[in-house]
Amino acid sequence: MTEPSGRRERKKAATRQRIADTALRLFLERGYDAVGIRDVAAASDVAVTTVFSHFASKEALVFERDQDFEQRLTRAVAERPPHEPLIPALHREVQALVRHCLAEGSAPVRRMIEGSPALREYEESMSLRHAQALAAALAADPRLPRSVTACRATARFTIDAYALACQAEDPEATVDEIFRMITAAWEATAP
Amino acid sequence: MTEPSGRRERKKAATRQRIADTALRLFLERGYDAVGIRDVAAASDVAVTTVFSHFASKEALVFERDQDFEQRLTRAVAERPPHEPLIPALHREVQALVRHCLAEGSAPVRRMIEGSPALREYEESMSLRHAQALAAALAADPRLPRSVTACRATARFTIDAYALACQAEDPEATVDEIFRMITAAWEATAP
DNA sequence: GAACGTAACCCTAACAGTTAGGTTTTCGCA
DNA sequence: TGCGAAAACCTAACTGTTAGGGTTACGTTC
Repeated sequence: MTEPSGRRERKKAATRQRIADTALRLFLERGYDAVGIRDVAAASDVAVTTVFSHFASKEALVFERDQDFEQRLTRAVAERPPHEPLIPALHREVQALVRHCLAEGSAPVRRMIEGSPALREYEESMSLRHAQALAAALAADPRLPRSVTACRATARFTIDAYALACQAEDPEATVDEIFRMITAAWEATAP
Repeated sequence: MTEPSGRRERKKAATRQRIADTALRLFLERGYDAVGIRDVAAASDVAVTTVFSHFASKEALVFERDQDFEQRLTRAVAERPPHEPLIPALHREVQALVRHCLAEGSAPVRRMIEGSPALREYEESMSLRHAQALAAALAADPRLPRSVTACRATARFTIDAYALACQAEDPEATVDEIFRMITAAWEATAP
């Protein structure tokens, strides 16, 4: 009952990665709707059930790395320097995330997501989870004596800023503009 | 090519309503997941394809009346008295919508929605559409010389207020609190 | 009122995502 | 080598959804 010594975990991770990579390649080559789960499984040389043991749904294959997103946001709050105010820390992190989302090579993926209602819907529901995680991080910070409602609203506003910026013509300016609004909103909740 | 004289439209509307009513009854009786489309069709005495000719998806059966929501919001903006400021008008309408959503008899439906990931996800994607419609209404109002970004952000914040209030312990107070934040955010966008 | 175009509806069959059930393979450790 | 467990497999189904093509009832037009 000691810790597994590695090969098994590495193989599992490798399988997962192979499936995700194959799926993304097929999706970009032929279009998301034109590729079935059975195609992904065959091209990855695994069984269909194996795909679903690694990914909860077809959409999840596309958003393989979304845990990062959540962690980066909550860490930006929890691990910021002791006396740094909340909003600038969030602002900076959202800027970074937007840049990352629109970086070189991400454009085709972005287009694919925008082109599929199923993927857009899935992304939206991820946003909800991210907002809840961020709200929890805000509520847990002893430096922020705010109401639960204020935390939840600020968390959603922050996610909104990210979502709107990713679709805007000038993403960075959009983040800045919305964060001016969030700053005012946050200050209005001061005790 | 004159207007149809009524019977056809009435029959169509009646069929639609019968399907929606039957579906909601079955969902509440047995649970959303335990009722299939084929069950709904059989109990409504129509073919499966007829169900889908009236409703775009299984989830849409539950949110039969969501067009109202969007219209009420956009009208609250477009048809408010000539000199009434935007935010109070929105605030009032959101309060009314929240009350409506939590009125007598809505509790079991609410519970059903909260209990089903598919329904929550669908509701979230409806929110996105509502936010876009509201953003368009804001951008179209000549009394509001604001940037597109400000309109979009305000629209999403407003929808956030509604969504958070519907789940909060004290919904009306939650709306009030978030609208204090939205007021500050909106004023920060003044030219 | 008979004829006609079409909207609403029906049926069957299929497709695609997803899951259950139960088996085989691979690994980690004794 | 043997054993327990995790990972992967296969088959077969279930469920939402759609395509294809036919039937009925309505509204219009002559």
